[in-house]
Amino acid sequence: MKKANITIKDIAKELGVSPSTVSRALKDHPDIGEETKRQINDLAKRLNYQPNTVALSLRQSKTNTLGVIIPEIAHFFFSAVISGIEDIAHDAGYHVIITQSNESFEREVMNTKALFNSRVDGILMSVSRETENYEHLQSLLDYDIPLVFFDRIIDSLNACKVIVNDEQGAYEATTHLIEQGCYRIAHLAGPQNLAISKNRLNGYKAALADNRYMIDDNLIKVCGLGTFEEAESITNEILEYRFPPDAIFANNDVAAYGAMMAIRKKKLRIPEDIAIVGFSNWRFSSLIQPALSSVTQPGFKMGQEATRLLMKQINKGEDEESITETISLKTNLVVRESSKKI
Amino acid sequence: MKKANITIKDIAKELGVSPSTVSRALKDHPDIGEETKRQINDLAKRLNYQPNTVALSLRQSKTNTLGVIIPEIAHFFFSAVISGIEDIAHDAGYHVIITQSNESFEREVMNTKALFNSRVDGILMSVSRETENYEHLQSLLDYDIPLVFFDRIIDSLNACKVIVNDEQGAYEATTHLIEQGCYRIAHLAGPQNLAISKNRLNGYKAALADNRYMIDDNLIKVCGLGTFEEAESITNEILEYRFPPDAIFANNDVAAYGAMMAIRKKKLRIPEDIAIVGFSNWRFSSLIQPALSSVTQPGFKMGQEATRLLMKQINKGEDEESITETISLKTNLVVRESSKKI
DNA sequence: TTTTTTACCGCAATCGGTTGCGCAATCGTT
DNA sequence: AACGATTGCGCAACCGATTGCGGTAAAAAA
Repeated sequence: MKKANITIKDIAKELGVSPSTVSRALKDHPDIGEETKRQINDLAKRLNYQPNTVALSLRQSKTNTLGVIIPEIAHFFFSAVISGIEDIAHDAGYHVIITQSNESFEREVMNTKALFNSRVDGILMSVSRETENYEHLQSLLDYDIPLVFFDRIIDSLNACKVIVNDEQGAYEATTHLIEQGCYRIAHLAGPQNLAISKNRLNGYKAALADNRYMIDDNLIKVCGLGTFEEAESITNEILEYRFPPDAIFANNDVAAYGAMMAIRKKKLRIPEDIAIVGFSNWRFSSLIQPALSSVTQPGFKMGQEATRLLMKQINKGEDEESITETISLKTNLVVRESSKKI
Repeated sequence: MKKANITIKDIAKELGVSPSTVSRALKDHPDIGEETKRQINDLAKRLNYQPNTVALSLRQSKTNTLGVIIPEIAHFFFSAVISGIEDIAHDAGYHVIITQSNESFEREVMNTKALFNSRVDGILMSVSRETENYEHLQSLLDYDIPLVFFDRIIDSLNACKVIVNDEQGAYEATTHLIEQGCYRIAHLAGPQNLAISKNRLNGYKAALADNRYMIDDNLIKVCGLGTFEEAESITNEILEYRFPPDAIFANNDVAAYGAMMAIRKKKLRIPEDIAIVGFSNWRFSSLIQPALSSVTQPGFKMGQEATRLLMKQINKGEDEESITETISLKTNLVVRESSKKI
């Protein structure tokens, strides 16, 4: 037997008062008499009255819901970010709607529209690999939808952003390899339309330059797909060079892992023959052998910070200046066996 | 300059017709004249009219939203499930609200209530480790909220369930260890209030029994916390036995990894001295060394199946019999180095 | 020309809750 | 006793879209 959802009107009818009185009584409005309040509250409790948040959302043009658009949920970094988002959002009384683009531009646009139509109070997003057209994002800004980018941001858009200091992290990783005595350091780069990949490449170059190393374009290879098989085959190519590298700094841990596979199959030693540093410090990085050195990317914290920024935007007054803060989180190089030569 | 959200009334006013006419025109109702329809559709497109789904939800008592309650988002298995959920839900035009209980009973109850108040059309959930009281879940059933449990199910509740065949998977894993010539097989079990842990333990016992092995309670240890440190210290205890085991079947891969750490620190060899099989086949399992044998748990598929079941419930008629199907997905033992003795 | 049909469109209620305003009854004051 | 103040509550509009029903005009049939 299905229990019916009871409404404010049911309570009103039962007690012979008007719905407005019930509404006010439930929120302890001073206009309502003590005795009436008591009766209404008692009955509400007895019937297990639960306010319909949909009606509230309509009335107040506020859904208490945040939308999230990410490339992929089943990914350690992004799921850590979501967890951070949910953490802050929950405490602020917000729900979180998750959508994934699966790295597809088309789907990213669909999700953007869908979230807009759902009238979410704000959107957190990390763009797909394919995204090179920003109309759908600009449109959100035009409608004044609070928007915060994280990790995969769009530099040219006038919105809040939370990133890790990719350049600094890459710089430290590369410097570390130099300090270990490596002379030819290769870089497995990411797709260059993503700012994060570009920044990591820049950090790598800056470290080389600061140490008066030559920058050899043959040692910089873009891995567009992001699979470890791709990184493995690209590493294979590099290893065939007449002067192969003695170190590899990879754009992420998966690529680093692919490189390790290629190196191992060639019977070369890590780190003696080739040292390796990855980026992101995924969970598996500490578990594989040799344990992979990597640059920690604080996903959970990124989710928290992004959500805090979003809250700030949502709660600001109509007339106040719009906020366009950018938060840059510190990375942290974790040195493990894969790069410890000395 | 903020663009305003335009409504059906704006269009109506602009064209000097009534809102009802606009509504009908936009959905191609035969009552509306061709010329009027054209004008309305044109203007709607020009103004980029987007229907307010909140209003629709209120009107139709249907939010096109699913709620998900899981213990932890940043967890490979669960994020794979979410991905599967989102996959099916998206195609069916549903949004997905994610909440995490962080293994806290209290928070699970809060999330349940919050989703109920949001009037989600259905709920998918995997209970927390702490959950031993089911009132909040029974309450959902009382209100006829479509509900599907996955992975961490509650056997006694009359709802749809999607699980993997834990017992069968554990049985195969244990049998595999027996076939490898192991004589004393230990089991790192999970918290026994979770059906999945109980089932895996049962599978382990059944395999032993079917092969006329003694069941030694000293070789069955519960890891309640689920951290690898815990598993490591418990394994240490076992290894101190006068007759230590020559194989370990762990309730999950993290526990298996903890066992590997303990074994390695004692300078024992894997699999020669002690063979190991885990459960879940997380991503890192194939990457660590020795590669960990494990029972694959199809998370993505589980999410898909659970969502399909939920859709079936949501779309069934008022009067039709309620559905309480249970789907059991096949597991698959992946044998790797950690258990390959012969 | 009168009646019936048909094509088109608007009124008003509805979903569930909120809120400005007004009204009646009681209370206090001079 | 008369009048202003206070208390306690209801009316009705509103948020945005949908929909049953009814109405008016022109077109078709009688």
